[in-house]
Amino acid sequence: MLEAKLAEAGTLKKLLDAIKELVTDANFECNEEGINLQAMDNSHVALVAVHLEAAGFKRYRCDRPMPLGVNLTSLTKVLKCAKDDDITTLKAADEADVLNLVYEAKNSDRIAEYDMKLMDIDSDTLGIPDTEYDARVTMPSAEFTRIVRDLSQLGESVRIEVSKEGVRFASEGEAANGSVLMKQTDGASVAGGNKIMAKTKREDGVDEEEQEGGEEEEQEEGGSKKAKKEKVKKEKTDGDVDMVVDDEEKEDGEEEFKPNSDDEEGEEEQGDDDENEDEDDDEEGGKKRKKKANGSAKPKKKAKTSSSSSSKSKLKKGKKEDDEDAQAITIEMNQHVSLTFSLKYLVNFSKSASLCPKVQLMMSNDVPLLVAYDFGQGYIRYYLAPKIGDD
Amino acid sequence: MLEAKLAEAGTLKKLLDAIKELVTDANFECNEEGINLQAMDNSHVALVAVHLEAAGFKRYRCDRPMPLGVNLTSLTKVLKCAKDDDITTLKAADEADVLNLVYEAKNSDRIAEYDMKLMDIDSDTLGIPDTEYDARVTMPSAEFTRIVRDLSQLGESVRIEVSKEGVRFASEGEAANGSVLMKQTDGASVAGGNKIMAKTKREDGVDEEEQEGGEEEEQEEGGSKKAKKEKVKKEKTDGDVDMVVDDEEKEDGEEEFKPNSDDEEGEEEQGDDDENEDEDDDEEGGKKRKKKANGSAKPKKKAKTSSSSSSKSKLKKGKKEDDEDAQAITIEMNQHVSLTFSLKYLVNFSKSASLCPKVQLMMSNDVPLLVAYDFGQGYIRYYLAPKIGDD
DNA sequence: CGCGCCGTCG
DNA sequence: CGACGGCGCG
Repeated sequence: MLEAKLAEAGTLKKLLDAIKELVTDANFECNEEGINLQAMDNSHVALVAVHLEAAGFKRYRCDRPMPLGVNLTSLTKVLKCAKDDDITTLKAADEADVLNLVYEAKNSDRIAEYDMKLMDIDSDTLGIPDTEYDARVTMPSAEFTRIVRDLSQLGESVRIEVSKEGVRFASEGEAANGSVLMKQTDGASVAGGNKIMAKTKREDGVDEEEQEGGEEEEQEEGGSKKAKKEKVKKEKTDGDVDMVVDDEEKEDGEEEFKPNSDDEEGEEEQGDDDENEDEDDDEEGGKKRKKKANGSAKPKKKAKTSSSSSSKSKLKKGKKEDDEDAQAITIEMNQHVSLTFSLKYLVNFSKSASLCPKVQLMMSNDVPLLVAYDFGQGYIRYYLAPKIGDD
Repeated sequence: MLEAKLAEAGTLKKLLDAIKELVTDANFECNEEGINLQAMDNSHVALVAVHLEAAGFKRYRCDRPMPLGVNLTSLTKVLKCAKDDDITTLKAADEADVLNLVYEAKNSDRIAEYDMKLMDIDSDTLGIPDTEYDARVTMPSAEFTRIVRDLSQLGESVRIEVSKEGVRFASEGEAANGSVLMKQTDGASVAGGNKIMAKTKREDGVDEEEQEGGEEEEQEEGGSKKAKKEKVKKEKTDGDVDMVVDDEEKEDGEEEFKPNSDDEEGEEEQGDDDENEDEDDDEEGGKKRKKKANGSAKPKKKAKTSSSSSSKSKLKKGKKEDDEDAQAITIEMNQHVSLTFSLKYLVNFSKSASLCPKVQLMMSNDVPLLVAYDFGQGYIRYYLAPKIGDD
């Protein structure tokens, strides 16, 4: 059975607000680690992944993995019945067809209880490999919201370009063209040379090895090492085409959503190859990039040899500072990237700003953008394939 | 070329917000004095005139007069992309077909640049004569907003009546009738006898003669003295009929919007006939009013002889006090006026309240109302013809 | 200044 | 019918 007690209903409400427009039904995959939700958006262009850490709950118990098929519209309605600061307990029996929600007012003078019907949802959970990116932009989430909403007034698409200059968002439209350039806050040169990978708050301050090995629950749940070799067809079309999974090499029943294509060796995605990993990474990343019509030099390698450990600590320091000052803008770049995305989706993603004062944009050329919001109890991550004709 | 640097985008944003519903396309007439915009509203019932003083810009340069044809919807969109406190630079090359806008965040970590397409717009700029009115009400702009919004819930029209009692706004509706009476703040008797003419802030404290001669750029730009004799047909209908310009006597190519009908002599609109002007005014105004079903005595003349100079200084003092205390209500009256206007338009005009804490209502019987908001860098003025059946 | 409600647009 | 934006209120 599942029993998860959340200190505040607000987190859940905001989460649902953030994704309910994108996804109508989804499985809440509950296990002893916490709760995960992963789904393609309704038009199968974007992917959203939510994680709620077991430790983030006031109380958490889940004897064995159970998927709870939830209609998000229904859950949103039920959650509207909770005040933001209500203590909220989610309960589901094994094989249950209802999710029980109990809202307890802070002062306990009110207890509300709801039973929401569950549904069976085809679990097309994709394994999302932990991928290295060429660039990460960390900025105030409100700023990101602002930029994409502004530009969405002008046109449909935005080109996001990370260079030494900073990060530029540029759109073209009927009435006007617009371009927003954000520079690293302190004017320091753009950080580079460190590995740029998604990580969660709870991983701050732990060793990088640990980060790499431990951060993607999806990996442990679904993917074997062999499965890691599966390859996503990045169909970079303008609209409604799925980010489909290539069947070749698939060896277990689970599909994998794999934004990066550094897959010939694939071992760097595992946490068990430790320090050698960096070098492997560079080799593989470099090879791959060449193959992909981006044959520029590998600044990553150079940077790595010159400043690997220092830039690692710098990265961590930067992240801490962001926590202290949500206004900071940090740009890490190992490679110039320039990608074009649908503003409609980015505007949608940016709703999650209420969950977290900052957002990370992780990019590599020709690879889906990762938009990540990390909050205390977990994260919400969006993946969006670039449009074709980008550059 | 034009290059105009504004300390805060907010001013421009508020201006556009204020007029974009009224007007869709308009020429920004730029010259070395500043920027002017003048347009009839879409249904040609009201006229809006905006002036931005060159001196109000952080930097201003305009080599030669250039009209920039702007779609206000587009400009509004582009301005939405600016934060209120962004330093904003407008640039346009000679004969350019785009307006370049650069927004620079106060801390310079963000620079956004937009290019907005320009269009050719028939420049039907009207010369707006500097007219003397029978009454001026200066009141907190929020108060005006409130009153017209309140009354608009009851009916379509408001009768605005200025008398010794104060200024009364009265509406009649199906469900209820309403009347709001505002008295001069300090309870002092209503000022009268001075010339009541629109003036801008920068003119405070200069001689009245200078005010009269120098305050309407539209005059210098467009109207000759002969043109002043042109006469507006005041078609005082409820809705869609233009405030058209009468062709008779028109001697240059420029049309003129002429809210006052003291036009047989017409010279009082020039600054060069000084003190005698008042008497001419009274004669002409009186004649005209008689012709138009307002045959009341001419209190203006009496007031002038008794308190002309003292009330002039009082007027200036009153305006200064308004600057100090935006809550003050000042009523100046040379003649009882009673006019009826469409509330829909007044509600629309009152949006400009965000630009300036006070508003001036200038009225003469049977003449378009002038609603004027003066802010630091310029002004926005609305003219609205009275409805028939007023009084 | 932030939140909630109403109206408009997709 | 739902979402987004604007306006009004506390």
